[in-house]
Amino acid sequence: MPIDWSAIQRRWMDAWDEARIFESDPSTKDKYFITVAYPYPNSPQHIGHGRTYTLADVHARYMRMKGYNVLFPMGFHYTGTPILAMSRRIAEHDKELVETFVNIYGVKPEYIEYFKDPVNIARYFHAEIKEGMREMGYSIDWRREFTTIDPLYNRFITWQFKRLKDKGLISQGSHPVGWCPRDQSPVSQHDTLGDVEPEFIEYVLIKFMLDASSNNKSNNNSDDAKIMEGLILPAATLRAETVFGVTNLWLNPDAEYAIAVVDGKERWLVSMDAAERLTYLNRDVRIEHNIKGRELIGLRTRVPLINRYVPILPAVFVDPKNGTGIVMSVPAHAPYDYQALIDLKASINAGIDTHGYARVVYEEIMKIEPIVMIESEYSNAGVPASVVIKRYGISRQDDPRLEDATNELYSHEFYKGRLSSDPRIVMDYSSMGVKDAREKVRDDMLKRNLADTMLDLAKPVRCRCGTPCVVKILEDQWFINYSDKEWKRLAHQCLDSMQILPEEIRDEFVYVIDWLRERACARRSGLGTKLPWDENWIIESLSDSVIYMAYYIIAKYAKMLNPDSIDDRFFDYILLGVGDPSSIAESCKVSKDLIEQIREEFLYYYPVDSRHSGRDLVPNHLTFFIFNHVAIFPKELWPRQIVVNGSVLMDGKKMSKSLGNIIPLRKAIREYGSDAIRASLLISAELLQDADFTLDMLKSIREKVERLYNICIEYVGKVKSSGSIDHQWYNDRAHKREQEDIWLMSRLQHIIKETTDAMDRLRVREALNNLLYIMDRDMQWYMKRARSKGRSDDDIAYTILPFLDARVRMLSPFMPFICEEMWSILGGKGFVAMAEWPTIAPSMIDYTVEEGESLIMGVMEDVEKIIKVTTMKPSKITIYVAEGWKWELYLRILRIINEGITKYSDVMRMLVRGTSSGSGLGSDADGSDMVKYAKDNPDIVRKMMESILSTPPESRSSRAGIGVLDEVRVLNDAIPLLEKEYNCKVEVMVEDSLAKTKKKVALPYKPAIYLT
RNA sequence: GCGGGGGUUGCCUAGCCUGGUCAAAGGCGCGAGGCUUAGAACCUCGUCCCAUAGGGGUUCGUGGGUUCAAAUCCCACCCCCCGCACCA
Repeated sequence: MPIDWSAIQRRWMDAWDEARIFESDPSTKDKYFITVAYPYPNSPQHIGHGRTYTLADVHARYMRMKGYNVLFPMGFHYTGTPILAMSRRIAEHDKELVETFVNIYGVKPEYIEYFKDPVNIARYFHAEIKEGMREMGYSIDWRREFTTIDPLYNRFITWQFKRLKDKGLISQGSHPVGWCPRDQSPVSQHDTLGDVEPEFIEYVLIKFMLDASSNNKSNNNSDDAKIMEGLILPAATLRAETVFGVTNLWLNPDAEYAIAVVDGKERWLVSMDAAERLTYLNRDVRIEHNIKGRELIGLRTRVPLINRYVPILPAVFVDPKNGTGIVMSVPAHAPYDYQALIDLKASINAGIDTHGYARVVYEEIMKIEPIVMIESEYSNAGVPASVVIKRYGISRQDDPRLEDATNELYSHEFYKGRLSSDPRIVMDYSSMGVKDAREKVRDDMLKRNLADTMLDLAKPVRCRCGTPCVVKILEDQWFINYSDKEWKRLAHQCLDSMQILPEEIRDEFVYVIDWLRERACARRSGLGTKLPWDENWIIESLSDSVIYMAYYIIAKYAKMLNPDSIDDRFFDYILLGVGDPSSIAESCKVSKDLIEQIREEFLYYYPVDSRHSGRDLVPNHLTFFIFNHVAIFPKELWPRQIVVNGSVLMDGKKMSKSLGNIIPLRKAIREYGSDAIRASLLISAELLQDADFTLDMLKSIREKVERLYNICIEYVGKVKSSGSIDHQWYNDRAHKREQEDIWLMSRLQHIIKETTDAMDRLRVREALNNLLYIMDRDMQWYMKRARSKGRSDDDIAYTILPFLDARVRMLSPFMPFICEEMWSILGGKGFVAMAEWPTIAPSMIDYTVEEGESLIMGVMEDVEKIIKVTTMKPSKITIYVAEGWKWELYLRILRIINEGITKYSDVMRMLVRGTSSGSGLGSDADGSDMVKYAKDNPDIVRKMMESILSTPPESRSSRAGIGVLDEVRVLNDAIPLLEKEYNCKVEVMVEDSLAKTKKKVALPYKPAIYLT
């Protein structure tokens, strides 16, 4: 009968709500506090979000069934700038965004107007996400829900920041950001066109001094000379060490340059654009004159450090928007420079005078020869730039492959190159590796004021508004000082004491703790809490979400507290136990009892027992979470566990807008039902791996569970009895038990054990695998055995029902809705969500029966192999079981191997030594016979060893405990099955009657089989 | 570059810490048979190569090594993915 998944979902969702079973309050039971990173409500949830929350919910439900008082709450993170940016775009009628909202997110067009207010966007998606969580069956205590713009929460964050400041962990300073000059605000990846992350590079500005005397242009008036006097040309470079190879400077002849006083001291020539960019870097730039690049062509400058003179030459590739608009030319090592020089020379030789410069300029150009000053494989073959250009077959300045040639040469020289061994060229830097030389030259020149530095964007970036971005240095920025040594030590201490699942990710935490530096913790705009001591700043979103788990306790009481009268002393008492509750009660206008109650509740639930999130939060949120807890709370309230999971793929592909494979969660729920989605998300991979979500998988799970559901109905119908169906119920019918009944119950104990172990380590994939597939397989074997004997359905039900009972319980954390339904069909009391997790009954484990059943399976496997190879249709199958002496020998070898002696020669030696060995191993049986058996049958000894070694260790010890298995009895019990299966007569006997030559084939647990 | 994770039989993924259970679990896909008016679904079997008796051969990124025995331990190398910030 097909299942109406959505009706079942609705029914149990309502029932849970009504019974309020997920609301958790302090009790005498042990508590377990699970939290997940709360969502940022700027879009609806999709399948990918579901993994982390589902995992946490499965964890919560499991712990609840294990008897813990589980608190699993949820909040909503409104803090941040993306929502603000969205609302701005809506206000500007951004077509793309509006279409996304309406067509993809399903927002009604009439709502769009309200989205000009960022809070409305957050509220809308908040509601949407919450509904999705309820539909997914997450066992959340919704009384504790809050948002990060609730006034009381703001108070809480204010308190947090004051605590941090008191501890000296907040500092102020400057730091660079990507900046849009038009919007007057920082830009990060999602604020830029094409979502480009603004990347910074630091140029070294090498100060070339203009030789004013070289200005011998016709109108040599004194004004002009004055302007040029002492002028510095800062050439921007990333390769300071190549200063020794400079042959000239490049200026763009058509670009506008500025002569300006920088920081009130030096007079610099830089492009107009650079002059502006320098001001964002907080340089004081006062422009005195404008000048075209071409006016300076031909003048000489002095190279700092080496005091050589080189000319200024024209190059159109110089970009005034990049660096300073002044480039130093190192033709031996820079393919661009080399090619530009070749081109210039060629045009002069051809008599093409496109520039109209003075004759001396041309003469200067013709004189220039590259100066090779880095030695590497390339320099062995000539001028390195020339070598690489030839290899690429480049012949023009505008060839795009020049970029590749440049990268190749740069990286080769960086890793493998050394400066020239000739001190006449490179002074006392000779033979240094390029990497070291670069740093040293830079530092030396900075020290002697021969150079400066300048931050710039590595690649041009545009703001969403279209304006080109710049690097800006923000002054007075507030930081959380994560570089504090003592703080790091405590964070490590906390991490060491924590459980990290999976363990593999621990090293990453260790690294991040060490690597973290000062972190800007406030912004000028966005939703959130104001910085308590400087209201122009808003606390940034990754800083107001680090200890909020504690707030879930307070949130339950939020309605009873007036945020206006709550002050820091309230939080001091609730969270730290500091202060006098009576006076706090008075000043905060709260009853003392209430304050005490909240404090007690906090102490009951804290610390966090398990924090869940996706692995993307490891290098930020999760590590901040550790840091801030150790800063604020005493050791006994530090978090106990972090669980990290990988992401979700759709049909093996990353989810992305461009692939159009992002499935909204609620849509998926409507189409496939929550239970199947939950299981699909968790079954395809263990924690850290990316999980592959496929519809094929989902459908197959759903159908499997439908079958299980039908089996429940079928077998409950077969027995009239009601009440709870458990081990006791089964035991009461002991007289009915046959071998397969005992077997299935024994198997069940193992499965419970293994599944419980898997759940304890949150190996949910393994757990689901047991529940969905392994249990199915066992059930099928059982049915096959029982039916072949013609046992009645209600006979079978006696064994099947307790098995189903355990299966439904264990499956319920994964598929809660359908399991409630099956639970009620099976006659379970109350909700399965609140039922007990099954525990094993050791008395029901029967190794002899298990070995017996696997003997039957092994025989069937062998029969099938033989049939397959011989392609015969047997009319009779005869099974010959090993005779007594083989068992003696087998068990002897088994014991020897179980002692850890596994080498053939050693085992043989032990056997042959017989009783005289005195080791105790061979003293129980008739020693002399044993020696004879072993000596006469070395090949049998070898075979037995192989067979024992290829048996699972647990089975080896249980076989040793069992001793001689009555194989004839076991196999006789299976004759009905065998005869039915192979449709022929089956006979079982001991091998006595067998011809001597064939006797070698039968071994214990491996009977000889003959088909005729 | 720094740090982390990973390379397994058509695909996805277990196994590796604690060597023998491993030709290697499970799922998906594919093939055959059963069921069915037919199909879907379901059930059974098969799915590296060879084999008319339960066997043999070659496999777990590549190349070495340790061991009676290596997917698993050691060494070297190749390749792929993720993070490197002020942003949720």
